[in-house]
Amino acid sequence: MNELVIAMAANPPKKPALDPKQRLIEAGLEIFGMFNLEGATTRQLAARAGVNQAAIPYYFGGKEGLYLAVVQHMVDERTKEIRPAILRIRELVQKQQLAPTQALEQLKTIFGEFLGKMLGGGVNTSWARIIVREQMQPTKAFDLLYEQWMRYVHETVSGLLAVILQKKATDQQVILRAHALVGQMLVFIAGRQTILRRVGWDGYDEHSVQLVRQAVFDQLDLMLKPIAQRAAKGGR
Amino acid sequence: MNELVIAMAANPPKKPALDPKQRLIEAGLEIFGMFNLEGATTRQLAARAGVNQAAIPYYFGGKEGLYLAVVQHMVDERTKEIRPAILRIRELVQKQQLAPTQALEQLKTIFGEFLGKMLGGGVNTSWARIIVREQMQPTKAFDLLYEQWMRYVHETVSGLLAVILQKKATDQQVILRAHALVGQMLVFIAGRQTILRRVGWDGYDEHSVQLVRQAVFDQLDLMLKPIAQRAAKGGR
DNA sequence: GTCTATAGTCGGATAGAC
DNA sequence: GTCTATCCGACTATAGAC
Repeated sequence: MNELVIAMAANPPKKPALDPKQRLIEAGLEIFGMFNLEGATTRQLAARAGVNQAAIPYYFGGKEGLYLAVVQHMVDERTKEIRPAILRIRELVQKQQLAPTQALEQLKTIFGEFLGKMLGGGVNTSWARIIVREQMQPTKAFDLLYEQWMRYVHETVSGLLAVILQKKATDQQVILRAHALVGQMLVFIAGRQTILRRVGWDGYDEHSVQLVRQAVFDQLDLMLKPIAQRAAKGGR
Repeated sequence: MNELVIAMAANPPKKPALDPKQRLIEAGLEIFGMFNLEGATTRQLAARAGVNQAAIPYYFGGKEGLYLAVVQHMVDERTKEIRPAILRIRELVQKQQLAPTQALEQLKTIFGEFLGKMLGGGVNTSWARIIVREQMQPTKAFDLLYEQWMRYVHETVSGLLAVILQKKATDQQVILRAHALVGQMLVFIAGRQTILRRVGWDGYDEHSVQLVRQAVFDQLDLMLKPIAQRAAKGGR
């Protein structure tokens, strides 16, 4: 077991969730965020949660069971967070009550919040890392992630882009382009080390996240504002 | 050892590089592309290369040594490939002999080639996967990757963007925005599973890569063409 | 230089006390 | 339900034959 995790175990999370099941899930999010499914050990997980190692097979049937529980827990949390906003946007898009310029603003809001959360450290960074890893080596957890969460986010982004481009949301080219757009923010996670080295940062802090947000917003405006304004003038 | 690798071992690569060292490096690229450093086992690697398991510690000092050799080998190969183009562009940028519209075309050329290679399957896909993993859990290999390869690519992209935006290539905001641009193509690797599911593809083939390329080019044009043309008219 | 056999380590799950 | 102790399998690296 490495020193880092020992140090972490000595300095447990502030809110000691008394339920060992809950504690294991919280520890799992941290450990599985740092390492991957194979890389994380039950001993690390147990130490971080402050519970016995045998508790993992007992409560979750095994390490993989804990991993799935961690992902499911996170999916539930994140879904709870974004569900109202997603539903609201979906309805506006479906009823065609959204002007292209408004759609662009919505897009920026979504991207801005994501960046703040994913780069801001803590659980959301772990969350983002788990997602990126699942893309390369999908496990059973990917189904949960995709069907219960990503799909909705991705469909919403595609929907907003479709409004701006005045095309159908199901248009394959719109979907691909929406994916590329998402990439502009995802790359600050998935290409984390590169950009940190490139600009000489140790990690992301409040200031640097703001700079990243600005860069992404600039790109979005540059790309979509003219077309949105033109579409608005053209009447919808 | 899983069935997949057994099947692969039964169906070895077409060109049997007779040198066991070389064979291990080639096998390593495949196996380390599928799994990560911890996940890959020396047994898998040896089976895939058709050599004895003990050959890994013998030639490379251990599994990690092989991993580093694989990355170094790939860095050398990729550097050889892109070096002339990179140097040529650098010189043009430095001497300010590149019009903004030309810079945009260069950018599209670079992105187009990358997409074709990274998504095209084979060694380049493994390569891309290793890179993404190194971003999340950097090992010693990241230094090789960054210092000998990524840095130059990233600087070149930043340089081209700077020409288009008529700003300095060392401008932090330009660097961040260049990174976002790179994200638009990287996301088709780093968000591989998501986009495949979203559009219902099994994997990338020639046709789908062309569609992806088109989507990325459309975005680049939409974002940068107007500003490049305006800059060109404004005189440089 | 290449092989077989094995030593030594580690990790996950289990048995069984409490 | 929670702990300790342990088993068993898998892995990497090494020893030593050829």
